Amino acid sequence: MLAGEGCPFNILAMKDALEALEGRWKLLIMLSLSMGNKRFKQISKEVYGITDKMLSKELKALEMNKLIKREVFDTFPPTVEYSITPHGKSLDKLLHELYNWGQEHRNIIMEKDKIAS
Amino acid sequence: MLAGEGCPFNILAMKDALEALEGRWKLLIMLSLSMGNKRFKQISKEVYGITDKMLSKELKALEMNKLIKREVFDTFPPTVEYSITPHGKSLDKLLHELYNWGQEHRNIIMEKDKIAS
DNA sequence: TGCGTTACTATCTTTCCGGATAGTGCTATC
DNA sequence: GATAGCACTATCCGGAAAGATAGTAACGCA
Repeated sequence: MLAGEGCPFNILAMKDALEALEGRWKLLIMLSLSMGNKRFKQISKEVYGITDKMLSKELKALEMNKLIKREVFDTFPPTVEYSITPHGKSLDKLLHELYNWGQEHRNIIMEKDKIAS
Repeated sequence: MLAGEGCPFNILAMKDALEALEGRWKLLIMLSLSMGNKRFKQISKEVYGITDKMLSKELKALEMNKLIKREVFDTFPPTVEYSITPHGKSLDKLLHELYNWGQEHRNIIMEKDKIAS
């Protein structure tokens, strides 16, 4: 794409993908859920530093994007369980690429910094 | 990663990758430059809606991340040319994955919406 | 002289986002 | 009765980000 290959280019799809994961909390929440279905409070505890308000907001966004499922149980007090959807799991390949590029990126940035110092 | 594969997990690298591209303008700027080296004003014209201030800020961030190169020419008025670095071009694979997932994501979101309506 | 050029930058204002905190309602338990 | 639990939500506030606009310096040109 950037290398001039003349690929059919749809930037909106890329933006959607980035937006699905951007911000401080989404990846951390997904990571927490990747280790098993969880209730609100469990996630809150595992994702250090997040407020209930932010957690609620981020969970909503993830649910809207069908990356996670929210299941309400008829208990008292009412409990809600969150889990990753198959669509959420389809992020794996992308996350691998993010990881790979991010590692390389860190190397590039660190290497140059090392040489400079 | 999310599918429970027990991959060695470095969320920071992924965050770096996301942050390198996030926001309203970075992808658009990279797209503009992918079609050829450009001067400030050219990018400004091609990336519809961006203010000089935001363009300057975003170009700085992209340069800090070594995704683009800024070259100053000894002309009058002084001219500056921006181009994508090899490291910037290394984003290609990741962008492909973003595109692929984003397309699938759109399908999933649109399909469900269609069924609902 | 006046205006344009170039790639920014400064400043004031507006908008947006998140922190901090309090609150919700009904059951369960002490 | 008092308190806790649950998953949120409301509200006030301050900080961050971006919009809107003006400005910069020195050359080139009419």
